[in-house]
Amino acid sequence: MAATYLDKLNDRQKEAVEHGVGLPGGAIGGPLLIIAGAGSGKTNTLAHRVAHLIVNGADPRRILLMTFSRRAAAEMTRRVQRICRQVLGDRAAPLADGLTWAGTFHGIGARLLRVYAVQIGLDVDFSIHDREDSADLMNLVRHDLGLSKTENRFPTKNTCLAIYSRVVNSQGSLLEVLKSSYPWVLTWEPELKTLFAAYVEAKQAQSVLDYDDLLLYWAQMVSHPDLAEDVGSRFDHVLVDEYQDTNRLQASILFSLKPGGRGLTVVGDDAQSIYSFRAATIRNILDFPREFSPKAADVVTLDRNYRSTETILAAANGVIDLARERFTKNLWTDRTSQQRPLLVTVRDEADQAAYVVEQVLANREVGVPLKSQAVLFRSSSHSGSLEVELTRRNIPFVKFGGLKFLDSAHVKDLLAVLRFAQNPRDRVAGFRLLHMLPGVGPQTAGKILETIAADAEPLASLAEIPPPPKSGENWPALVKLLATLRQSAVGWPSEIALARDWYEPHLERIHEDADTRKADLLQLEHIAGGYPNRERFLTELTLDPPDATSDQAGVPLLDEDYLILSTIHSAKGQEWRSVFMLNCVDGCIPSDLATGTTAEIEEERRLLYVGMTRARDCLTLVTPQRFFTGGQNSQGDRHVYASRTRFIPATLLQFFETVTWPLVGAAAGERSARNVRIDVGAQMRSMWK
DNA sequence: GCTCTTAGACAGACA
DNA sequence: GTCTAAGAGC
Repeated sequence: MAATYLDKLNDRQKEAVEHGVGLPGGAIGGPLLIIAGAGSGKTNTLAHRVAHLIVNGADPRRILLMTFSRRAAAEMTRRVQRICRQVLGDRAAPLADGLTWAGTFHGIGARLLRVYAVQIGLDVDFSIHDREDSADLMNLVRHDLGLSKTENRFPTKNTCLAIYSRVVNSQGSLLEVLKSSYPWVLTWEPELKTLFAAYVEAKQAQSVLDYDDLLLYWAQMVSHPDLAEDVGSRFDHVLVDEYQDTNRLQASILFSLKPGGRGLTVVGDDAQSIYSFRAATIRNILDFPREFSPKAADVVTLDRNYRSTETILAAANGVIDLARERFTKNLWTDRTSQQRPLLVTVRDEADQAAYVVEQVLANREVGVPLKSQAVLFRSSSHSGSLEVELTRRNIPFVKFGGLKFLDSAHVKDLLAVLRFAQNPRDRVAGFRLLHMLPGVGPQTAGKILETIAADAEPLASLAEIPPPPKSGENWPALVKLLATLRQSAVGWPSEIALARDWYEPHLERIHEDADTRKADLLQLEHIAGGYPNRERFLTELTLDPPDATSDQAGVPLLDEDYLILSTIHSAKGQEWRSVFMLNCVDGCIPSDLATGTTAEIEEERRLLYVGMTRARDCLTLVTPQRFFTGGQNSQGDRHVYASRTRFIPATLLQFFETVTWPLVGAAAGERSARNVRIDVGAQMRSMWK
């Protein structure tokens, strides 16, 4: 039976969609790996596969769909619903709405852990710490152990956390990790061991899970055969997107859920693996087929690119061809073009910004809206000059990646109120909250938290303990607020308004620029309205924070036109008609922080490849020659010279059109330097005469 | 004894 | 801008 809604797919895509569907007796197919190159219609194929499963009788409530971001999950769900509606008409609505288990690995983990909390001895109201919270807790523990007052400097909270996380994720020993990655803190090995043990105990005592824990607890849970069976039997089909960016732990969870691989589909592209710093390993995707016996998983490769022109693809293929180990074949397309990607040399970052702005505006003149153009960079700070230039010329933009508004102190303050109400054993939230009161410092806050944590109802006991001496009227106000929040008396999202009312006077006292910060809080309150309750709001905000910042407070309205600025990491899965890549020089890409091992360098190469393959019609790589260094210590302009990224050696220049900007004497009336002849040497000599 | 202020070193991609 | 340790002040 040929389904017409699959007609628009190519043969490979169709194969991926139909694999193991419609077997006799409703049997569920074996494991499938889809290698989907950049721009090969991956999202569309996966959406069709899910829809095809549903159309053929699969129960959507029993489909687990894991994507890289919540945004991707939402997009996927939307597409599945659309396809189902096309095929089934009105009957589709209840079916497609049932796709409730779609989300990120961490998000799904958090949900399952709350479902099974009782069985695994976890507090249902456990809170989730983001990286900063985890670092703060690490710091508290570090202080408690007296490690902050050592003679030689003990590693900072961030270093400690990084080491801890690496040990957990690599599943290796502390000593190995220190030797390979942190040799300069080797002498602290015994203290670190004590610290990490105390950190784990603190998390458990406070009912707190960090990012790693979500996977770790999940993996632990399903390593018990009965629970694995129970969790696994909730789902007939498990589909995982972006499989190249999963880590060991995630793979082991999948295999525990679906030991024989029945109903398991993973999708990814090894050439786009760029998250090894989060312990993702390319081995997951490379080794997937052989994980199953007696029969290896089926592999379908999508190598037809529908996105970019052939010239862009040729350059991108050229870059990735130089990679060490690869799975995928080169991509191909039938989108012809005469225009090779541009490789533009400019003097410095200021010129780079000027050049990009000029080209972006020129593109807009010929009908390419700002929204269809993107500027990509390796590291968030690389867009500094450009942001200044855009702001100066009143060009609206939105920046993805980098510092988020959730990171700002006032937003975290407000969230701390809600988090403390949700889980009063969370010391990081508690400290933050109590610190806002005048006259309360670490000692007082610590004692209060200690006292109430001993009570079965910590928030209730708050009213009974003696108020801190200098807190005055602030104390009863806080106690009253927390009591209201605890009883959930006013409902969601009114609770956040209540918390904001309480916080604003403190905000004004603590921060000079209270007004701009207040706007952020209103924005947060607005976002809160989109969630059903406090728990979901806090959980999902922590796991998948809104990742855009812009020059104005808040995200621009959807109908406005604005330029996209994004780190390459955050650009994953997206595409634009015109793409500019900044700082394509050694030291930026590859980042000089990531040139230690071959594996790191290979990942940087893939990063460049991912950036290049975001472009549909027009790709421009910019290489500034000079970088100014250091703000204060420089006497005059100290700068370093940079060379073109090592990933585009001379042999690849044939794929690019090389340009120098500004074009010397290009515009009429512009003073041309070409005809000027001066004897610099003579001038130098004359200085000493 | 505890909080608050200040000087001085450092700054990556992210669930 | 952020984090840390040290001294000043209540």
